[in-house]
Amino acid sequence: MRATIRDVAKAAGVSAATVSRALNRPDLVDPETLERVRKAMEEMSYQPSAIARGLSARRSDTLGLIVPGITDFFFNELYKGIDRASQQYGMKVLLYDSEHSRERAFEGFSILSGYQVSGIIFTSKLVTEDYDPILQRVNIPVVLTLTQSAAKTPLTAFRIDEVRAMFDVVAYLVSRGHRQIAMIAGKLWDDRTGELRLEGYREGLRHFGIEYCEARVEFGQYRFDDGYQAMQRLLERIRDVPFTAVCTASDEMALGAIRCLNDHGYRVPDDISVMGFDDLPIARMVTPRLTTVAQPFHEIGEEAVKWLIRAASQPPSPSEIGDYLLPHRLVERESVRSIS
Amino acid sequence: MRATIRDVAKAAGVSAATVSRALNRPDLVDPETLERVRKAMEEMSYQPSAIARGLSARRSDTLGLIVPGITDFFFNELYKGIDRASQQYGMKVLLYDSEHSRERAFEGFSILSGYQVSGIIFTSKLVTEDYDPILQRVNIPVVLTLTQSAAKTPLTAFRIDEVRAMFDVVAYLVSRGHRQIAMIAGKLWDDRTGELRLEGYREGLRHFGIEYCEARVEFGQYRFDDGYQAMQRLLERIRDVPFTAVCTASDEMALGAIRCLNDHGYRVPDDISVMGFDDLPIARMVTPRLTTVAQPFHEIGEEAVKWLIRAASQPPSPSEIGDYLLPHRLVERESVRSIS
DNA sequence: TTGTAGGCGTTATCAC
DNA sequence: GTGATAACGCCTACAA
Repeated sequence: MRATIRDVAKAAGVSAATVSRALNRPDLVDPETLERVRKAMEEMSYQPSAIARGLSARRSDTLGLIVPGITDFFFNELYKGIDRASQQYGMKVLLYDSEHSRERAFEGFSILSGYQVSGIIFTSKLVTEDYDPILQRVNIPVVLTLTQSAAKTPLTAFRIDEVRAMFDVVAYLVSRGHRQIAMIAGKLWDDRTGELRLEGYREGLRHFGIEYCEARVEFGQYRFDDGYQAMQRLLERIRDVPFTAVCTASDEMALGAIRCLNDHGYRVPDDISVMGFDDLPIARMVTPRLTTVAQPFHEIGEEAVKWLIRAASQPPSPSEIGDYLLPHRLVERESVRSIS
Repeated sequence: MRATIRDVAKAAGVSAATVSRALNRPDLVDPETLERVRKAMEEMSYQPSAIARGLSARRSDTLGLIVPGITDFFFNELYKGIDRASQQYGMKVLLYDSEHSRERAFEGFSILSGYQVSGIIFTSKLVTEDYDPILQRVNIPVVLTLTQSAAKTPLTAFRIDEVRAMFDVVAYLVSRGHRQIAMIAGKLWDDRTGELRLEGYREGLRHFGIEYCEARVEFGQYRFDDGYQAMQRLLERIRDVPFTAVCTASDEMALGAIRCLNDHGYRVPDDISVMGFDDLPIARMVTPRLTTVAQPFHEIGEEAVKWLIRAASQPPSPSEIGDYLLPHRLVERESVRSIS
């Protein structure tokens, strides 16, 4: 049996209350007593029960994280930031994988709230109005990362300016001499990000006086195979609608696209240039290294945690709630070439 | 304020105990009562407090997972299996990243035990004797994955037969006509896996009557850059100790090695063949696709969870404790070619 | 089958 | 500065 607070109290010749204070408000206890208590804790290798503490104090030093799928490559990067920040505040993280299901996501909120988490980070999926009831019910701070809200409940989100990011991609490609630019966009039923990036693409074209051509756009669900297949469709009509560069909505799709191009005898970037999106660790591990736009995953994770912790101690004012756009960055590597 | 068990009880006109039973032992309660209770729970959208339950029942439907680093590519795959199985048993997962530090790992055990987790999955790092005290102290089942124990406390582990796996790699390369086989082995201060794979390499060579040559072996810490640098060192002496194939201790190092080869004007596999290890998702996304040995990450994760759950309900007999070796599989793709 | 009562390990509010 | 004492929300004998 593990030692409890009472065991420590007895050993130190004080009451449980004092041990508790020694733990949480050491300034309120006599230095000598404190010393005794600490020694006792040390000797019994006392580890306070987070569970009991949570029950009593109605908070649990735990954050909940809801991700759509653990195998999404960006997860590790986002988590890195979350972990770094939460550790700094002595918080633990409870992970919940919604497996791309809305019901599972709802359930995630419920379950996590059952664990008295002091906040929930929700990732990547669009929050629609059907989340409102559950959002209302779990009465704890929620923050969004890599996505945004279309629900009634005001929610703050940390993400990049998707439109602007893809605009920058187009601008970059144009600056490298490309005018015939295809796109492999992202599309998921509960995803607004894909649309935003597409919008950025269109804005970019418009800005540079390039006509938007539907036949140059294909969609995929962000994964490798989707990128491959989308490229295949693009390739089928390359005679009629040629392109010298392709921008994609994810690094993974970019890899798929490149593979498809290779399989059809095209070299990247010599024949066709490809741009990724995300700047995941793999982007620099492949040949050609991916030219891509970097999302500040770590920072987003950190900011989300900080926001949550702030929100837990002091309800945020309406003006503090909203979308926080963090800066993205274009990373030049090898998958795009300049054409005359 | 969230509804408590008492609120539900009142609404259903029963006692809290009955609600509790309705939740945990529905077979013990009258069907009609059960119905009433369930309706009440539904209406109040009652979510039992996992915290309180854990305190009272001294278990928490939570598993702890200690990983050395969240950014290790295999993590997602392992977690996938863990999540799948734990979900099946209604367990949640508390994640702890030890950041490759032994102290943090110790702390992980402590903290997780403070959360009353019903078991801990420890990953990837060698468990040495200095873990014994903490292992003894946290009095909960611990299971190892992708590693093994060198501690006194008997521990069960799920992993593959590393020696055999690397032996198979060598056998495969030999069957493809290779005799001059270099290796980029893994080395970490708290890692035995690297040694085992190296051993498999040596056994393989011996078995096929190939002389082991130290100059053909380099070491790295499993990451991309390590693979790159190791290959660079190998290349520096390729005149004196030539090789036609390289096997590596991780897919990531294989990618680094390939990149290094490319940078030095070698083509893979035309000039030199490269083998990975792990079969991570990226292995099939790069060009050339990696020929590699697949670790059954999902199964390992699942088995670990099942073992933990079994152990929680019934202390395992000494004979059940030990190393469980799951089958690996050689995946043939494009990074190795046959030579005459 | 159901209810009562005590306890799980803390924290928080009082007195002292 | 310290010590009782009452929660916190649930589970589990035990009794009815």
